[in-house]
Order: sequence, then C-alpha cells, then structure tokens
Amino acid sequence: MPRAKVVALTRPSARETSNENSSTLKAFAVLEALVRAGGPVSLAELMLATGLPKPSLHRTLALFEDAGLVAREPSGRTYAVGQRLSRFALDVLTNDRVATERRVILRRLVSEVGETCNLSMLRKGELVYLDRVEAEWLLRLHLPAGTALPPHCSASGKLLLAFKPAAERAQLLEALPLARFTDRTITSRQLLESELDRIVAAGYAVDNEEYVAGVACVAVPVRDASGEVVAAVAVHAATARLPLPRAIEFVPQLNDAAARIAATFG
Amino acid sequence: MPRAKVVALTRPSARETSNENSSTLKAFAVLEALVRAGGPVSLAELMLATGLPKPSLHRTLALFEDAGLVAREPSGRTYAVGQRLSRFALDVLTNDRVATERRVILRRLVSEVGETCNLSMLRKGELVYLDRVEAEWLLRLHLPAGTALPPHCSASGKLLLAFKPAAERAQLLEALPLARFTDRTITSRQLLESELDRIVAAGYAVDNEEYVAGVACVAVPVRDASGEVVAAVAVHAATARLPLPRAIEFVPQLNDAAARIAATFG
DNA sequence: CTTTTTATTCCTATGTACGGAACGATTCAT
DNA sequence: ATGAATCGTTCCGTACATAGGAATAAAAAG
Repeated sequence: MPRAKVVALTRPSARETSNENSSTLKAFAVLEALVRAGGPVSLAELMLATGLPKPSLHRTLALFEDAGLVAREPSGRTYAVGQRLSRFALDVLTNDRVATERRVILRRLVSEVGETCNLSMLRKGELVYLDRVEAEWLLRLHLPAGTALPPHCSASGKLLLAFKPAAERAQLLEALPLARFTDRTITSRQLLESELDRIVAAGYAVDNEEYVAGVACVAVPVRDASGEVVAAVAVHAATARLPLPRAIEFVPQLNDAAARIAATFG
Repeated sequence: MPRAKVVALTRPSARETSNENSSTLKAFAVLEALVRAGGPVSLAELMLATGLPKPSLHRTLALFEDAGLVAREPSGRTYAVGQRLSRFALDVLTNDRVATERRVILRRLVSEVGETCNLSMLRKGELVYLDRVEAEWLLRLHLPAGTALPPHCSASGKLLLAFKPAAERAQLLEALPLARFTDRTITSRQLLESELDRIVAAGYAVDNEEYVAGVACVAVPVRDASGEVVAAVAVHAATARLPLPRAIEFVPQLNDAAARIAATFG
C-alpha cells in the first residue's frame, strides 16, 4: 500500500505514527500487565489482560525469562517480576537527577503559594505535564501518565502557543480544535489570537475558569539559554480559595521558580 | 539454516538461548542505559553506552517517546525517563513477587522488635514508602504504601539524604522546604546539615518526635551490590511504649533485615 | 481412564528492524 | 561571518525476527 503523503511541515505535525504494532511496545505492555496484576500471573490471565494470542505471549515471556526480567514461580505455572526488572525499577526511581531537581523547585513554589503547581510543555500540539506537585501534604503519586490537555483553554497552553514563532503559531492555531468546556472557554480563533497577543505583552497567562468551572490558573514562561520559551510553570487553584486577582500576585514567585527550572534544561 | 536445537533439560537451564538479537531486549537495554545514566542523555552518550548504531538508537527512542516511556527534554536534544516508565517502576516495586519476598523479611523484623517497620526510598527528593508492616498495637498511625513524606523530619528521609553524593545532597538541601511539624522538627539548614554528617558517621538515623509528637524512629541504610545506599529500613513506635534509646538497641536487627532486603533488589 | 484445560512447539508469510549512507541542523573554531 | 566539525534525522533495500493458527504435549479435572 502506498505510504500516505508527507506534508512537509517545518515541524513534524504529529501525525499518528500508529506504532501500536511494534513488537517492543507490545512486549512492554506485557510487562505492565504482569506488574499491574500485583502477583504471580498465569498465561491465561495475561491473555485476558493484554488481548494477545497465546503463542505470542508465551514467546514474549520466554524471552523475558531468559533475560532475567521475569521469573517463574517454583510451580512453573505463573510468572512474576525478575531480579533484573526489580533492579531496573529501583534505578528508574532513584537515578533521575533532573526530575529530582525540578520537583524540589516545584515543591518550594508550592510551599510559597500554598496551591498546586505544575510544569508543562507543548508537545505535538498538546499540553503535557512534566511534573505536578499537589498543595496537600501527603501528596499521592497518582500521576496520570502522559496527561495531555487541549492548549486553548489552559493558562500554560495559551502561554506556550503565544510565545511560538509567528509561523508555527499560525500553523498550530489553524489545526487546533477549539472545543468548549465551560461558558468561558475561548472558542473563537480571532479571540484566541488577540488573547495570545495580550499574553505576550503581559508576560504571563491566565485561565479564568475556561477549562473547569471554579478553577483558575496563572502561568509564566520558562526560557532556555537562548531566550526561547520552552515550558511553562503554573499555579492552579479553586477560585473559592484563591481568586484570580490574588493568584496573579504570585507571578514574581512563579517567575523565580521558572528561572530556576530553566537552569535544569541542558 | 537449521536452527540449533534447544536441548530440553528437565530444568530450564535458560542458558544462552541466543536471543541477544531480539529487538525487544535490545530496546530494553536502551532503557536500562538511559536510566543508569542518571540524567538527561544525548544520543551520542547512548551510542557509547549501548554500542548500538545511531539510526537504530534513534528509532528505538522515537518509539519509546511516542509511547510516553521516555521524554525529551524541552531542549529537544536529550532523553529522560517518561511518566509512564516512572509509574511502571513504582508498580514494579510495590506490586510484585519481590515485594512479598521483602514483606516476609519485614514481618520477621517486626516480630523481633515488636513495633511497626517500613521500607522506603527517596524519589524525586521525597520519601516514598515501598512497604510497611504494622505491629499489633492499637495506637498506630496509618501511612499506606505509596505515600510521600518530607525527608527532613523522618529518620529514613534524613538517612537517605545523608548518604547522597555531596553535590546532589547540597542541591536537595538548598531548595527543600523545611516545614515545621513539631517543636523538635529541624528547620534550620545548618542544623540539618550537621545532623546529616552525624548520621553518616553513626551509620543510622533517628527521628526524635520530629514529625509526629510521641513517635520516634530509627532507620538504617539498604545498600546495593556496589555499596550505594538505595533505600532505608526503619522502625517507628510510640515513645511511651518504646523510648528512643531502647529503639536504638535494635539497630543490629535492622541492619540484618536491610542486608536481606538488599538482596531482593538484585 | 477419559475429558477438559492449560502450556508448549511447529512453521512460514508478513512485515518490522537493521544500519550504511546521505542529508540537515547546530555548535564550535577561526 | 565563514568554514569545519559534530550531532541529529531521514532514506531505503535487505535480511531476519515476529506473528499467530494449528497441532501437540502436559497437567488438572471428572
């Protein structure tokens, strides 16, 4: 079958790369299913959990077993996590210097402003969170993996769009579906455009209950060494507790954190 | 070509099944190299670490990036651990068979010392509980596995900070919000620093009602094969029942359990 | 012992991974 | 500013691993 055309955009425009049939990713999904199961799992259970055919699963598991990533229980019937995988997981959680650094900066920001803060960037036209620190103590590690939000209704998203080079910004805007989430969501391209201009002038962006009613946001840019805006630091809070005007007063603290975080970008 | 026959031994000897050219395992090795690096890695560095050719590495990383397993730094040049991988790692350490292996060790420790014991590690500058085993007392404070605590006011947290490499430790200390929880919480950076030095010298750490009044802790390090401190084993109890000096007498038992637990990490 | 369930092996068309080479983008040196 | 060097990205023909239906073997169930 003829490969679909490549619209040569300066930037790869995030075409669905449809790599769901990568053997490697399928294999990794097997590991995830195994781990999620929480204990020794039989082949049949994994078939159910992954939807893969029996021989394929068997082959994949045998591969992982040889590699020491999964181990079979003495009974020989069920699979479990192997030493190598256990070690790997330990390394993942301990050996991430930069993530640690950023988290510490965010934590300090949270302790200053008393509300949940986050760090995000634009990736393939979507706003993705790099990290987030909840305001509550005893914060849980329930990070929605790969959370992506529409950019047009979040402070960070609008900010990141706003600071894009004109050509790219126009291109992104053109393809952006402006879905409505609340009665304040900006759904007109024209209004959004002028909002972006306003953001560039002000140096920060706000989300005035445009995504979730009762939740407002303030975002500031993170600039790399060359001055380009590569990410955003934002605080978001229930307006009942922290009205938008008061949240805006935190812009200096946000900028300070943004500068520190910028230093963590090689 | 006739594939070499796999001699079916009754015991799966799992030796050299010549699967070293499996794309999946090679890809996994890339993840391991990435993680071992401990920070954002460039393509060139990964070439060196894995010995793989440039295009292959690039392809593999692009695949993982799409899948959310690895993330690119905003600079776009270097790769780091993605949220999905981070989540996966946490699941591995809290959900698997190895966890039950460790649970057994902790149970035994609890039966020896008669008080609640736990296993924790530092993740992104926060203390995370991997497991804990409650003693049979009515007065207990409940902190489920997966919750994160501030490091500066717990024995385990201070211990893990203390054994960090000097540079990282300084970085963490600099930005750590030293919130006060009791009148004994250490809120001065200077005092904390000397406390950490004392901990390194002593080989164990204590929490003398610094987080919750009436609750004391003693923690010892869990070292991996290379001697690096990767986790902490601690006992904590109401001081009314087990005064701190008596708790410190359990250090040998704690160290013994720590050594056993170290073995479960590969 | 027979039946049913579950694990393992066989086999080849299909399609993915491979990696040298060319290209493009950045950074460095002058 | 210009050229040189480095590093990242894409191309593409080939080779070889993977997929998964079907058959077979091994355990549980009856």
